Amino acid sequence: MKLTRRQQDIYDYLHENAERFAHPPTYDELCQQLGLSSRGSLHKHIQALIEAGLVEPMEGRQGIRLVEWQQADTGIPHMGAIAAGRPIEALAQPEFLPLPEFLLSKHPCYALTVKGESMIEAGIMDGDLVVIEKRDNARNGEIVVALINDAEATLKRLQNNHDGSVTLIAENSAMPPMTYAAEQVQIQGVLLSLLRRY
Amino acid sequence: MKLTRRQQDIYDYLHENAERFAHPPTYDELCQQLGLSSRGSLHKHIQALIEAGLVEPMEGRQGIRLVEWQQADTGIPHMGAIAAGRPIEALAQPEFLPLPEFLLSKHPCYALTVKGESMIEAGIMDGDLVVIEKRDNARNGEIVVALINDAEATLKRLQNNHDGSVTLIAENSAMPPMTYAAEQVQIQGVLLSLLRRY
DNA sequence: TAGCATGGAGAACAATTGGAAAACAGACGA
DNA sequence: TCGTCTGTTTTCCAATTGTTCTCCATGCTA
Repeated sequence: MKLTRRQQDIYDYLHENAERFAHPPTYDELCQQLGLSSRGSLHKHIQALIEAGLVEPMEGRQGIRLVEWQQADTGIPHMGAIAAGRPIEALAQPEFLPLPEFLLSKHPCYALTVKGESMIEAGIMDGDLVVIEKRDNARNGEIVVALINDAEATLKRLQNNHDGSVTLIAENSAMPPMTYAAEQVQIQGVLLSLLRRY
Repeated sequence: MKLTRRQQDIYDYLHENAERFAHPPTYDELCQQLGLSSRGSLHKHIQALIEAGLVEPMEGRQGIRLVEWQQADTGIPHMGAIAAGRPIEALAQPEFLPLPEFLLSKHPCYALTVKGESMIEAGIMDGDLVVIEKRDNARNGEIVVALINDAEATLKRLQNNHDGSVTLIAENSAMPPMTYAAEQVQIQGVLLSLLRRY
């Protein structure tokens, strides 16, 4: 959503002065800084910024207000590569990928490069970039990043069994499903979207 | 569509100064910069540029206006769906997807939703979004959007044969390659990247 | 020469934007 | 309990902005 001029001004101001505010500023402080004499006017603009998702009201309902800016601006970190059976190869310096919102979720995300063909029948190929939502739990049938025995990371389809064990299913008929005790498997995230360059 | 001299002037000006405008310029600002004294006159030219598809009005219909259509800024248009054997189903109103540069090229691009499973063995699944670079030619082995007999659009791997004919290869062992005379096949773009939401 | 396309001026118009002011409700400290 | 500080809501108003309209000038061409 596009901002009007004044909305952009105010957003820019908040952005630039984010560090200068010890606490998030009150409306009165902002009015003074921005040359407004009515909190009501400011309120309209702030409301627009909230609608646009660029700013968030403080949890404490009172006194102060604050600006958050999140992955929509910075992008999500590309953490490295995941290959079935090995730990995640972390990049020394994570690279940030600016992605459009519709590929993300409201929760923190990160990106991994897929190595290998264990999910090829789900359309995930060697070299693809996957966007993962950071979560420690997942529902049946979701494709997850799982850490097995604190050692191997892998991208597989999840199946929670009735007896409490967990089965990780490779979408590759050459690779059989593997079943583990619940405590052996730690969910590190859930597959959200996929990018591929040709 | 052809532009008149002044229309071209104005378009050039907008293009060159795109970065200098913090917000999209108002008509008054443009009039001043372009040496006009009547917004009404400018309006006629802008209207012509809009008709020509070179410029777009801002969403908020007022206050500030005029956006360049540059894919880095605006995003690329989602034109509709492509299903093997049918014309492209165009969306009434193309939706614009802001994508990071590394998924695009320097040339004009557009996005299509893939229907069907004809390319499933290339990792392209039903419902995937593909980014296409607008081109009327392609090299051997590239995956292209091809229009056959001015009627059917399809996404296939291209093979130019020695005798001048063209073979379109579905990446699906259930579908045999099809060979056409060169004049039957018109290339409309080349596959650049792929997006998928889960 | 008349006709037409292009380019521009200016006035009038409606919608939106940006702002002021007043009043209100909840939180909090004295 | 009372006053104060906060965000919120509402009403009103002025300026700005895109749009539409009419009128005019110029250059080209049939």
